[in-house]
Amino acid sequence: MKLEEAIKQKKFGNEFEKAVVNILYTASWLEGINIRRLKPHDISPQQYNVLRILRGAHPNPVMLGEITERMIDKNSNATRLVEKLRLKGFLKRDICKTNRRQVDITITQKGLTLLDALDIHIDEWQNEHLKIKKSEVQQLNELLDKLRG
Amino acid sequence: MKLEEAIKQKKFGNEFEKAVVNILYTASWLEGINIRRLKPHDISPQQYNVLRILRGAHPNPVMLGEITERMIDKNSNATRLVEKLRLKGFLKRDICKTNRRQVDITITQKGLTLLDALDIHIDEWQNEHLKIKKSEVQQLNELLDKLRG
DNA sequence: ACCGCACTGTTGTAATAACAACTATTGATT
DNA sequence: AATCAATAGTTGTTATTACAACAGTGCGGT
Repeated sequence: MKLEEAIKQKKFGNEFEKAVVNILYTASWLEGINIRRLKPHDISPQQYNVLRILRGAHPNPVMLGEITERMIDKNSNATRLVEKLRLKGFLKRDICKTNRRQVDITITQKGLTLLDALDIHIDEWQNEHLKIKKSEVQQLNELLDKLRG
Repeated sequence: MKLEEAIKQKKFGNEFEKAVVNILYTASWLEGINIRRLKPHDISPQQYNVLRILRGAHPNPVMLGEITERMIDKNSNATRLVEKLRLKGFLKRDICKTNRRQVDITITQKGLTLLDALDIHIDEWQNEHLKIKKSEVQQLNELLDKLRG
């Protein structure tokens, strides 16, 4: 759907302004879809993000600060996200033995199982919601990378 | 900057998955820039969004429900955003005479002045942050519109 | 060893988002 | 005119964000 219809705005100052709104609107739209997908599993998109970072490093741990750096939304408070995931048993927390400032986080089997369950439906999820061809999505990625400079 | 560097992730399941992350990451990045731009004027991006909707309709009022429909982030609570902006004098609120359920919102001169002040720097703001050519940004808008179906 | 400074996380807080329940008004139906 | 459903907005609650202040640890220089 054209952005103009989605937010009922007839015109924009210029294409750059429209792009800013378009990215923010599309992100909000994706976020909504994502929340509904994750809600049955009782985790938020940010918690999901943390778990995926941990899976990427598994079986090695990831220190807290690195989680923050790798997160999509850098403003999230990793300490609190990790604590919530720990209470649910999806990860474990260990003080690093060689540097006691550092906290090493490792995903548990339960966390891996959750991610696997979510992965199963990812293809159909993409097909259902992302109405775009593979060649186009590649181009989209290039343009977004470029836009950020 | 390539997304892979930005979030230190080597590879993605496929280009669609990368696009989702790319859009969310770029939006979060833009949101951060926007917050810093608006902070000196003591308004949030959502409040800014409301004011721009009102300016688009000016001198006509916009009813509260229509503000919600037109907002980039539909989850924002228009009642509370409007109340905050009203306290700062950027808009006025009137109960509609012909339908007393309805609340008509109109931007004030003070609100218009604020938006004008923000508009002055918009071109240099775009040039500083959006590292992309006009033809490319047009393409980006088309791809985003298409992606949402 | 001691000092200062950078590093790594934690905690406090005010504002905001997410979601649902609620009130008030209107219009339609009988 | 009484009732019921639909509309328009408000309010309550819990969780999360945004931001800053804080505390503990390690490291380099003296």
